[in-house]
Amino acid sequence: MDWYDRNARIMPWRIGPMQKMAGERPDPYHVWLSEVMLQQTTVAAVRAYFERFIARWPRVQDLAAAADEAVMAEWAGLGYYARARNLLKCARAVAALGGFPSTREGLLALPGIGPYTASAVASIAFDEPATVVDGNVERVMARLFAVETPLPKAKPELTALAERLTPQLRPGDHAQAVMDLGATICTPRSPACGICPVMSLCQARAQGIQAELPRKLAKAAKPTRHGTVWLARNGPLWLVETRPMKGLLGGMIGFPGDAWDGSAGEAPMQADWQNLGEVRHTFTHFHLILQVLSAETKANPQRGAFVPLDPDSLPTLMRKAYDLVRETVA
DNA sequence: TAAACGTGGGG
DNA sequence: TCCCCAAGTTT
Repeated sequence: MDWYDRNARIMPWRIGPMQKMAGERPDPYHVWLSEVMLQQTTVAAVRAYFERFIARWPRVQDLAAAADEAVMAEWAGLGYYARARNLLKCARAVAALGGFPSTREGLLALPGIGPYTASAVASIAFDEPATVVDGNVERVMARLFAVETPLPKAKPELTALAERLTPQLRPGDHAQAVMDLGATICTPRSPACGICPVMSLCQARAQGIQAELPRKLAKAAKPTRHGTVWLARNGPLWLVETRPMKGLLGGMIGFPGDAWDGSAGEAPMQADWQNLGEVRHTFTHFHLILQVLSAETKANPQRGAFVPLDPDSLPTLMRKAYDLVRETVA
């Protein structure tokens, strides 16, 4: 805690130790929004998104009243789009409740809030001594106590260790302290043990195995899939469709495509399709090589609709295809 | 329990 | 170029 009081990272959604001393309290809406954005996502990537969301929807009630398409478009590029769909569901539930539940248990019942986020919001925004376990905490616990069991099997053991360290006083700051430590000193590769405030307590360090922990099971290799997208333009309008609410890029705008499984797909209309080449993209569990076909046409499409398109509202894969067409056809 | 689910930066 | 991995949740 002493280290955190002097070294806490400054972030737009955080009330730092000095600010808290001056009486400022974290806004549960800010804490929740940032925590959802930070799920499997770097602080650097989240910053700008957080600022835009707060500027556009200053209170959870504003977000609850937003149009689905507006929220999905604002989330575009951040990834894991189920988070944005659940974000809206959650905001609307919270607005209906008249505010955020103030307990971990109450938060856990909301869409998109799992064990980590429930503990984070409960401890940071409401001072509940709930134990926060994210990737940082897992790594710090594994090293501090030299846990050699590989993840994910070690998760319960690491959680129990983190619970033992969770204080009744300032539990939210303690959680953020461990996460900051993990993010800046106890890093996955080449940890900076020389400047670590708990170096003398670290069992992995004592054994010289800190860089090997936490151990992890080997991951399956990613297969490569192939597919096609059709980018049809009618003057300033582009042919797009909203993807199904479930599955990959669910709820996001996209260009019509095939199944991305190598099977022969059908173009959305007859047109003078030109093959502009390919776009490569890697998702969580597969590589994708997408052939990009483009045409200028006034024909009536069998799928989607011609609309004015803001390229910033596209998920990154679709944005790559769009950029290829703009570069080539320009 | 395991698989699905994005993206960008760093080594 | 390729793999790791980042404040995980849902099904």
